[in-house]
Amino acid sequence: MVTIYDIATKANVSPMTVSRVINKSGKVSEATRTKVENAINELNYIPNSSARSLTSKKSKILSLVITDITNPFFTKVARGAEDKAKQMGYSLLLCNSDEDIDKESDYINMLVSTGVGGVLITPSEDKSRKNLRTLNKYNIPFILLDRKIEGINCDAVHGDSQEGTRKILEHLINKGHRKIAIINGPLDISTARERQKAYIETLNAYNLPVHEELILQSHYKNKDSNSDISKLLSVKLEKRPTAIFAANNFIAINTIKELRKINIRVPEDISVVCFDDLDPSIDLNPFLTVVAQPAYHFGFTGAQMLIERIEKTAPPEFRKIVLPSKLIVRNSSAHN
Amino acid sequence: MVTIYDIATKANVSPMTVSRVINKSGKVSEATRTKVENAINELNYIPNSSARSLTSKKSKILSLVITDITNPFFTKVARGAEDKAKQMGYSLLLCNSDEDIDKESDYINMLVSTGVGGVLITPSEDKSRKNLRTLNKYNIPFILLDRKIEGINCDAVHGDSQEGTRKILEHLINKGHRKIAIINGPLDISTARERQKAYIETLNAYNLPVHEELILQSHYKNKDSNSDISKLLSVKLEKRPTAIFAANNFIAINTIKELRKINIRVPEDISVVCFDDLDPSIDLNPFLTVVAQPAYHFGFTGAQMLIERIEKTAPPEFRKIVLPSKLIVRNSSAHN
DNA sequence: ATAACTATTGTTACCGATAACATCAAAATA
DNA sequence: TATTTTGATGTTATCGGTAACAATAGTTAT
Repeated sequence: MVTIYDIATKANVSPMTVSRVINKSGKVSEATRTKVENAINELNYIPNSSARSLTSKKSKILSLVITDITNPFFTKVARGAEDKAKQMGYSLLLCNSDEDIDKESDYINMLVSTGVGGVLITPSEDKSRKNLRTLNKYNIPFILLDRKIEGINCDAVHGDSQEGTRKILEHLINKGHRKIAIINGPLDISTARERQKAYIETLNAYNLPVHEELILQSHYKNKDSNSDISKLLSVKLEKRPTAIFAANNFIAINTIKELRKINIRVPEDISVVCFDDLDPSIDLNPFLTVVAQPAYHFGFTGAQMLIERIEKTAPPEFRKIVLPSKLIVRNSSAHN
Repeated sequence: MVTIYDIATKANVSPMTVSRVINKSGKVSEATRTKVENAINELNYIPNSSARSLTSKKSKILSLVITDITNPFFTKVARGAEDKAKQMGYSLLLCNSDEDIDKESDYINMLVSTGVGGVLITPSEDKSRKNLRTLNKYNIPFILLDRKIEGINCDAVHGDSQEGTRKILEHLINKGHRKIAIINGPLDISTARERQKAYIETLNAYNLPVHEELILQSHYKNKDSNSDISKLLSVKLEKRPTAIFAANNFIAINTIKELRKINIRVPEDISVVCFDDLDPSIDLNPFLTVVAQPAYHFGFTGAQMLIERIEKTAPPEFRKIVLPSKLIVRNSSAHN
């Protein structure tokens, strides 16, 4: 392990001078600077950031805490955040909370523990408030991505769930659908609440009845075990909806799979649309009609705001950015 | 910031005793243990791992360095690694090298710097050897995933490029294809070399000619800029191949997009198959015929081996695990 | 009862870097 | 020339935790 003491010895200066060269702080003569720099290069020195953050409490490491690494929405967010971080000389650590509040807590503790400089987080649920408070307590700046948490005052980047939901429902309504079901995420996630609210409001606006049985609950994750969906849909054959609005991409995928199991065709028998786009392979066989959010910009903008907050160049008041979403019509939605 | 000194004061013991309780090391009486534990809970203590790793040089943090976070193959690897890490009480940090050796170096330095306990890495290219040497120098155990690097002796988990290539080519050959092109990744990545070698060997085994013009080079990443592919394919219209073997999923996606631009239909005009599966949305519209690798197990097994290495429960000699791949026939490959 | 041991707890030094202060020589000013 | 200022470098203490050793009290063996 090479330390500044090794460098100091080699360059015949004090460790402090080495530190100054490394951090470009204080005054160092041109001559000693080159001496030290040569020593650093020769010995292949890597600063020990444990030691560093122990005293200086600063760190050029950001973290992005997402809830599902297998969801293309989040990988695009990650890509955006990483690009900005890199551009500004920061590294980005990814943590996958898996929509699990305990995992999330573990990661937050770990990040506090290692002294991360700032956090971009998609909170797993409303209970995440506890974890955000922890970050506050340790003065670690953070940005809320995608989901809102009541009672937490901070910078945030969100999508427009209200507008997006309206757009995609109007698309269905224009295609003649009158009985539209929603399969939503858990209501302890803000986006699910907003999409549900917008769903009801939009139906009302078009004078369509809101049926309780057409409002279903699922989860945002990619796992198959929600056969309740298929059960519910197969039961009400006579008053079956003609279209389903899935609150995210994985719900849509699971829904379509379940529908197929019971031999209901999409879009011939029923249309399925959703929030959030799929990965690039969708282009091969354009299928799902979606409202896509600018995922990359969530990450990019979020990282930018976070770095400004860390470097104290951000305005004192917290900023709430709302990014627009876009309707992409493909083949999973048909005329009724 | 709560420290063990605060706990010590509150519990009326020495800091060292607190440390012993936290680490379950040494002897502590039941009475003091509970006293300390209560203090810890009351004060909401989070250990400072910078301080910790400064002395003890141990860390319960693993890192997974992958080359493309948007590739479902790697997100599945990540999921597997994370599950195992979690199960064993470790956290997993993800780093996305983006197939870029400089980014990779930056991340490795950062990881060394923060004192990571071990690294699972998919090296971006043969030049990564330098970065692996760095890990060796700092005694950080690592596991090579997916790709091989000459001259580096370590544990590794690989797929069977040879076998997988053979399987998928035989599938095409059985469908009557005789002129099969390969669009490969960069030859400074071991899997690309192996797939190319297996491609040639398999053609030889079936007494099929190997045409130099049918061996194309691209990159494993998901970006569109390889219109050279379309150029090359459009030129040789008369001696156009009847099937294309893409060395990974993104190459296949890009290839098909390029083919469509020039109005070549898949699979009617040309079959396209590839290594590595796509994300779950492929199930909606089964399209690409692939040889899928057990990505999740890459991560899971890799993490297991890494932890064994860290905890010194691994056998002294290095282990090379080869995981089998599986042919999944879908609709992108047709009879010739 | 005393030596010898064990269980439990405390003390000190140190990990590598940096903040804060100290030093010293050369340059600027009075 | 004497004094102040400035530039360049060094010294010391400290961050929070732990390894190594020290100390103390309570047990057991002799």
